[in-house]
Amino acid sequence: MQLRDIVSNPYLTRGEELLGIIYKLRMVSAEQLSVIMGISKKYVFQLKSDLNKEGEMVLTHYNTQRGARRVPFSPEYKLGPRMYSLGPSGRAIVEAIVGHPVYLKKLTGRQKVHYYGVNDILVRTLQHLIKEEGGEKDSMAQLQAWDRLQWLNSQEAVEIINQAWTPILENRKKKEEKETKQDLIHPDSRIVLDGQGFWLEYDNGTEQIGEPDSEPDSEGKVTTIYDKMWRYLLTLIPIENHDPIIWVTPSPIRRDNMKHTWEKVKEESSYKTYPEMYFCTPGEEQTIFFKHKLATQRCLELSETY
DNA sequence: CATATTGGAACGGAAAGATT
DNA sequence: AATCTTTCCGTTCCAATATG
Repeated sequence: MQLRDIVSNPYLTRGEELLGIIYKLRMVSAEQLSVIMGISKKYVFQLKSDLNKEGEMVLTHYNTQRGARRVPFSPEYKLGPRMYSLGPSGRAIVEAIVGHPVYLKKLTGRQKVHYYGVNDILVRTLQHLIKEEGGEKDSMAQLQAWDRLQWLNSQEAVEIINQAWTPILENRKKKEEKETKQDLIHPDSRIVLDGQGFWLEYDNGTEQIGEPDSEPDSEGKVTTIYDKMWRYLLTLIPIENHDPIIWVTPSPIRRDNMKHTWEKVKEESSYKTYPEMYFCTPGEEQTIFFKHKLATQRCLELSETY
């Protein structure tokens, strides 16, 4: 069960839907929830308030700092939005929805900004699709948009990669298998748009590329961009996955630095082909998604003429 | 009609800023 | 550094409206 199976699921109440989405996204702002659920921000507040009358369902993480550092929030915010995460009382409800045990991981301060940035890629894409399907208040448009969109969180993206690696690892020793699996990349998210998959990396770090990434990955490892790019190659090339990788960062300087780092990685390696990598500031990724869509459409049209 | 959703206005928690 | 004050960003209560 993935995000889109929770959104507008007729078997769930709005409250359950809210908890399910918070679980899938780990941390999310009220505004983002309102777009994802297709309701007003006000109603999100109402649902949260009602839920918390039954226990600690939704936890609030107060305003993320908005200092000198570049941050993905809209300029209307002087501080940051509050972020919600799943509270202890919500756990059992979410377990009933997804059908497996759920663990509440501790979330640190910097992760708030990170999740906000990752979620916003989803929010922008969803809004784009809803517009294409003909309207914001139209619930039909919402459903059709979700028909065209899949969103997998980091853990779900890793599961896909692990599955693809399983046949390769079968003949290897257990220890080696474990080591290889640990070296595989952990994308921040995977999005599938009209059948085209993309791996997503959201980066909120400083302009210095060589510096260790300030955001440790899910295993607590501290990595550099350079390192991550190598891991993408080592992960995707053996399983012949050709989905593009989209890097999103709020800093244009960092975006350009990443581009250079990628050129360097390509020079230092010797593969025949490379996955496509794109480097964007928030919002620019929509052009990539759209361009890709047109490209695949043209291919289809061409093949149909034969 | 019942339930789902939104609106209005007073209220509150946390962080930033000011003052001692 | 400790305490007070202000600001930000919601939160809450409850009534009004929309929707099936």
